[in-house]
Amino acid sequence: MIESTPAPTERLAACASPPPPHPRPDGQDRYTISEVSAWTGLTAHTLRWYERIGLMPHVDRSHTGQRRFTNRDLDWLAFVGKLRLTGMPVADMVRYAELVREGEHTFEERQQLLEATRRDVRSRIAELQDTLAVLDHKIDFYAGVRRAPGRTT
Amino acid sequence: MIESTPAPTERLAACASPPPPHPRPDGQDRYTISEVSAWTGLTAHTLRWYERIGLMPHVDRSHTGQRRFTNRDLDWLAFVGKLRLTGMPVADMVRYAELVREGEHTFEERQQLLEATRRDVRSRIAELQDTLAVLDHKIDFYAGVRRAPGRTT
DNA sequence: TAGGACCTTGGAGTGCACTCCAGGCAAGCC
DNA sequence: GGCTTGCCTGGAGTGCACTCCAAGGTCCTA
Repeated sequence: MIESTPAPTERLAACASPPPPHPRPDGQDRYTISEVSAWTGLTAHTLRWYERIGLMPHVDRSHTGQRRFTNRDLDWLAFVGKLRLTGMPVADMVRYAELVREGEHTFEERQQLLEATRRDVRSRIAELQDTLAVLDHKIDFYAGVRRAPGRTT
Repeated sequence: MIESTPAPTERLAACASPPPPHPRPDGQDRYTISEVSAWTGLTAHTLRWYERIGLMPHVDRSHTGQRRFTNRDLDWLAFVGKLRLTGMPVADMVRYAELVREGEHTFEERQQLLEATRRDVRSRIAELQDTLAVLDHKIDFYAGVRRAPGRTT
């Protein structure tokens, strides 16, 4: 899903992030697992698995035991999706989720965790820009050789 | 032409930004697997595995069958390390290695492969910068709340 | 020439992040 | 009532990228 060519729509959706529009307004926000699956791009399996490992703040249930997700859950999943993009291990995300559940007295630790993550993201960006330079160089080499075949320097 | 192994390409790429100096000059470059392991940060296991799956242009051997890596191998491993950082699947890197082994007539396909990779890297960078904005926002939130406790918005 | 560090192989094992399955409950429709 | 669709659970399976093992050969130094 995310592995295939990242569609421009995704990038747009990502850039339009400030107010991520919820499918339904607060008050009518009781989504089934398949609706959330469609909205997030995660499979229903993965959503259930996230809940099992403690990566979701407890999800509400219908009177028959089916999950009913809220707009708040959608926001959380959008944020988790961001963290996932950074390559953060799931265990660390679970740690953050625990801190959120524990309440406001964990603000400092949460801030530190996010700051560490930010450092990681920055250095990963630097690495990628480095790699980009190498790729540019090689691509130029191939383009040059193919324009002027015979000269191998 | 010397192109059965990646010669000019590698050297050019290696000289790209901070020229990574080889431990020994050409001519005395016959490294054991543990020397290469120390230099690349990859384990000996991984180096052997890379060779088995076709991710290395065949490595030279001593008269008793032990591997002897060259400066050229080091350059190749440095490049592979870059590709690995991009998250490129190993199978794709193997594909690139095959193209290199096949000779100059694969220049076009190699260029296309690298261009596709470059697109991926660029969009991954964009995603990460996006994520960075979200992290900044959250960190600011925690910092603000902790400076002025009581106001929860 | 002895000891220990280092190297060889094929194949099995590991950890992560899902991904799927079997067996069963529940709701909506004809 | 019967059919279809969607959801539930615990647990097993998958794919990737390593990572390690056992059993043995090689190199170096004393």
